[in-house]
Amino acid sequence: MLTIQQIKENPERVVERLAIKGYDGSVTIKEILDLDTQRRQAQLTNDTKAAELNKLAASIGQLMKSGKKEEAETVKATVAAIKDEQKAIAEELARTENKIRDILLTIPNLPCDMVPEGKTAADNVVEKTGGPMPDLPEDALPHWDLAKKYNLIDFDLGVKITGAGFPVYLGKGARLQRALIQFFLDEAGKAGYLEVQPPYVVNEASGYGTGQLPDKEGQMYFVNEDVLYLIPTAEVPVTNLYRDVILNPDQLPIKNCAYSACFRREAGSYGKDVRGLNRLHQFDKVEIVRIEKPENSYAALEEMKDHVQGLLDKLGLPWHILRLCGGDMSFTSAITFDFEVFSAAQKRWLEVSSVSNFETYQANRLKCRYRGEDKKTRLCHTLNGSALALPRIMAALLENNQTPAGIVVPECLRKYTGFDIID
RNA sequence: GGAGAGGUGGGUGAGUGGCUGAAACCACCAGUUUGCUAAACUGACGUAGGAGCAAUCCUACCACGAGUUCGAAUCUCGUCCUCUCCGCCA
Repeated sequence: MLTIQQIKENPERVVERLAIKGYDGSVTIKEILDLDTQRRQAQLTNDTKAAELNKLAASIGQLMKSGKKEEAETVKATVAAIKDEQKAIAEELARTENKIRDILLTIPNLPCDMVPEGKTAADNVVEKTGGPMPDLPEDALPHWDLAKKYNLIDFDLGVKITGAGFPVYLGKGARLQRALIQFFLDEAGKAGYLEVQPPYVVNEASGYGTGQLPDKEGQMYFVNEDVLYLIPTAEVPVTNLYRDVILNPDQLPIKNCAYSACFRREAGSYGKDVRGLNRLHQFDKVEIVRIEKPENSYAALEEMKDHVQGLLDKLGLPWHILRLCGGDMSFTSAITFDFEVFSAAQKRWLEVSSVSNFETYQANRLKCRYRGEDKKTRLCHTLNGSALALPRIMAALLENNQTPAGIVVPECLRKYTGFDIID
């Protein structure tokens, strides 16, 4: 969430930036500022009363000790009156604080200056394109047919044991999955990311920390008995590693990568978007997460983009990078770049990675801070990106690499798969 | 799952109603001394909010929440968590 300081510093700019995300903050921001004035006033009154009470209580102690019992009783009587007043003010203070927090939780992050205006995905800007576009024959098969033909994935079995969106990978299909995970982790390791194996379920505090709760509650699977959530991405456990932490400057930057299965309920999805591997309830992903000093976070973002682009180039897939417009960005992001690959038989671009800088928005909720050179604590910037999500990579690989002889495995994966072709 | 013990500052750990925002030790930081390092000595050393130009002062926080009391780290209740033993088990 935004900090009060951010808003106080330049309220006009905040309103202006929020408009890029399609959020009208003109009333809300003013309300926050008014509430903050009220809050400080209440705080001052409350503290003054509390100080008074503390002094009186101490004096009662003294009187009792020196045997002046009656005097002590008189003071007690005055205390009772002040206490009632103080209690009322303290309650008002708490109310105001809660109100401010509740409103802040509804305000999205400010898009940074590089974010283009726009309302929907159609307004996203294609920033860069690369990779070889395959030239497939007219009768090229979509990946769900290829998966069946070569017995790589059994969607029906998944339906039987769990439900739609939970495929079962078999044989070379399973092997290819594992190869991709291994490849992505190794590449992240080479790029200096420390590998982390996090839990796949998290508690409520972690859900709030990265912003899945309270608003996206319905998107996570919930373990009722133990009040735990299945992670929708490794971003959640990994970023929460740094919740309530004050880092020394020499610990930064923090670069972590993690493989995890990801679980998403995807309530409201439908139609051809969910065919085959296009949208699943459980999928695998390698995530990269960085905690940075504010002055370095945009350089870090570029590095992350280069890393993801490098992966796609090594896999030989046709890709492009989208700079998301304000209206299409997530609630918590300051800027997001989506990577899509072209799945040539479906003739569709599929999102395989999303790389974002959250600036201080997540860090403020997480209370992830670092100690500056002046010994003061400051909020870190957090960033994360997929590097990469497997299913759609798998879909594009199967479709784009199909030949009459079989599906050709990209060079970079062969040492992990142990085979060159799926036939 | 059963029984017991316990949660205090970066760490160890003292603290059973007022003199405790918290002893002591360790670590960290600054300085003195010293070929370097080390040792020794000196000092500083939690977080957050508020008032003030500032020096500084005030408030809150001893797992979390509620309560008793003029006054709570300390007493009461609830919740969460950790550890030990037993049982079960990859």
